[in-house]
Amino acid sequence: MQDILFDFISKYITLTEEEKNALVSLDLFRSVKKGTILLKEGQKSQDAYFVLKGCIRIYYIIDGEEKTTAFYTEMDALTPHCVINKAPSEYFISCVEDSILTVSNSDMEEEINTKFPKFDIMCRKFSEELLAKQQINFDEFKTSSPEQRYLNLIQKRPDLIQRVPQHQLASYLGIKPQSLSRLRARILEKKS
Amino acid sequence: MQDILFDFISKYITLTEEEKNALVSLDLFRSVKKGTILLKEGQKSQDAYFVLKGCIRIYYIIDGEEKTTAFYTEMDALTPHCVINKAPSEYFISCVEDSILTVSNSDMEEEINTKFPKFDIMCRKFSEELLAKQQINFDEFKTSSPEQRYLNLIQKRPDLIQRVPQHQLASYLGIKPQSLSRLRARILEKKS
DNA sequence: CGTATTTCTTAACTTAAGTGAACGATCTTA
DNA sequence: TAAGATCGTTCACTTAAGTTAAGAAATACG
Repeated sequence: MQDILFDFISKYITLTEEEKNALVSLDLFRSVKKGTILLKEGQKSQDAYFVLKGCIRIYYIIDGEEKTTAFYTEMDALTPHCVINKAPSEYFISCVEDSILTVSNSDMEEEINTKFPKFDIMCRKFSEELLAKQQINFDEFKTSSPEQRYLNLIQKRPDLIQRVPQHQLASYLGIKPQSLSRLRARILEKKS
Repeated sequence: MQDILFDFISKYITLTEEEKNALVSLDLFRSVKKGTILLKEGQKSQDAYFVLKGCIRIYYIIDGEEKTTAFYTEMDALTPHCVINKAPSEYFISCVEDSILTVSNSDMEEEINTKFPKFDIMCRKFSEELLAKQQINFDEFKTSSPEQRYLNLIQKRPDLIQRVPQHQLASYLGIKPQSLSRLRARILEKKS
């Protein structure tokens, strides 16, 4: 399981054995049951997550309705907004499936970053990469219709369609569950 | 003009005179005329921008139509996707107004980052902050209607509505210019 | 195992966005 | 300054998403 984390890190920097051991000694790994809520709206938290196995999601409750806006699966990292700006969280984070995560708080990161400045460089590279990806993602969302977005999702993250309930997918695509259902029927009809 | 840049940097790290001088000696400042295209689709570039004054935009050409997806104004920084992933650009960048920018290429950044490791830390903090902001932005976009998005824009970036042509705003809001026009008329009617 | 809950689909109706076209206003530029 | 291009608005029509409601299917759980 640790290897997944080291594989991920190796995309950005090369770790010595000493550094690997320092990481392991932090005891970051957590098993989390499906449905567990990791973060609630209004809560302050220091924790950042890295998904080794499973799936977690971000959702808001707006007018009593759940609106899912993001999914994180294997090899995805998530530092909640409230950790960055030290304010209460605007959203919830929960487990879509039984998952294995690393959970690290700001203090631990601070500590390891000062001990091994390399990590700062990794974090910089990683955030920059993520930011650019996120930008492209947003651009695609803006410039396409719900139907195109759904077809695009089938191409890019086919696993999500299998492992995530449709009403969560719907808000992720910026529409209502009924519209997603209809849209899927429309696509099937076109194919035949 | 330089002070704007130093003001910005001071939000993240504290610079010594030596560091400031090193920055100035890089000769980063550029004046750019309205309409100038800074980056074209298909082009490879090393340049990142910081807006001291004016406004630049990202747009795609899809089926012969311009789709504007982002605006950068005073104190905004932009590292194009093609700089991060070293691939040809998917989009254009052009000047909405006569602007003053800093233009820095990857080599210069590399150089200054190794000379002053502090800059790596600043870049990390800045990317993380931007990433979190961007995420919230995207979430707001997903969870609201075109009309709500427009009203939201009036609140958050009222200047944009003044300084940017409406057909560019339209695609920024994920709709057609005619729809924005209609939507504005609808809002005015509601108020009265 | 059976009941309760959640999830997905369908349908009829409403509302809003997309489309194509026309027109005046504004901005460019030769 | 005159001619051409661009821009914003309006309109009629089409298409698709939102809304409300109902029922079927799948899932959870005592």
